[in-house]
Amino acid sequence: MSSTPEPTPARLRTIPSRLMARAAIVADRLVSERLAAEGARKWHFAVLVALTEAGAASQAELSRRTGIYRSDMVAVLNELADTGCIRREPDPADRRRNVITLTPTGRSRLERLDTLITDAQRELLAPLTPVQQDELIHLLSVLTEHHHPRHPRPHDAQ
Amino acid sequence: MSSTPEPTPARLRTIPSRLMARAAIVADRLVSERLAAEGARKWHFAVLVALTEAGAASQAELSRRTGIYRSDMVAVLNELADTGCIRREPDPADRRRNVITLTPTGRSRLERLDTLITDAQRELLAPLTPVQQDELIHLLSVLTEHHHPRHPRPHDAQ
DNA sequence: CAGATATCAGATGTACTGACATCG
DNA sequence: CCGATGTCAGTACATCTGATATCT
Repeated sequence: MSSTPEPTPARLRTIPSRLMARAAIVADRLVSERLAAEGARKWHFAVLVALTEAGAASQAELSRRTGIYRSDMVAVLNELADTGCIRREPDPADRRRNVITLTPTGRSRLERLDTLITDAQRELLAPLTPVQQDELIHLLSVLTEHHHPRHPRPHDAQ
Repeated sequence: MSSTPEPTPARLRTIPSRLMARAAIVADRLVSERLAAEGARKWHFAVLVALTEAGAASQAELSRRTGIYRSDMVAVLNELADTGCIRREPDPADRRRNVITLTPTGRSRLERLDTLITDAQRELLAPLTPVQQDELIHLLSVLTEHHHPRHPRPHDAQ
């Protein structure tokens, strides 16, 4: 006798924050599943990209580039170091710092992960036309650049 | 001598799944902060809406309407019951079920929460023009309706 | 017996905070 | 002394996975 299950109320379905949360979950699952096939997680990819794009850096600098917290960066770099993707050496010029360097292994690993990530994005955006895909990316970019998700740290110059 | 901190690499900034995650975090923070002023969380709002839109229901039915897991619904309903927003009574017609009913208190609480949520959405979308806002909502709707975020449960139709 | 329901006990992951020793 | 860095411990929360007793 269970009456047909009510769908999600319209008033909930169209709430932007809910849509974004839902989209983020879908997106994250797609990406995570792909990367899991290689035993990787998205932060690995982020760090590897940050290293190729802007070169060797300290951990704090990588933290700023990728959006990962300093405290969480440690574990990510440990894993990347364990698999030989990066080298972590003390900075001779500033003994507080470690210099993180991308290795050839890391470079080729990035290529494989990049393929997986790209595939995931394609699948994620598949329901949209190419024009819509660009539009969505644009709109989300505008939105995220106006709002600052990262807590303004004391030193974080905007 | 710290060279100006490198910004997030372009290759990372334009990745849709990252944009969505970031947008979701911003959105969630805005909503949560507003609701916290009333001691509420978004799930409270979702349940209250589901109850006004489609009427009294069992907990499992509410779970389907809102997207909250059955297991997590318990705590949410406990809180809503403690504040007198809902009544939770055994269903005489099916003794497995509880019938969750919205109280007048719950109804007026929903109104207040609705104001907060609406404000948060306005602030969230403020960087976009009205047309862009509608476009974003539309694109995210299409995207989330094609991908199914909820794990297909045995009984979950479709 | 299969299946649904309410509940509880958790595992996991991520964002986030705070503290600490070291160093510039 | 101030502030940045790497590290660790730990909080808060959300998603999600069982398992269990009860009931249809």
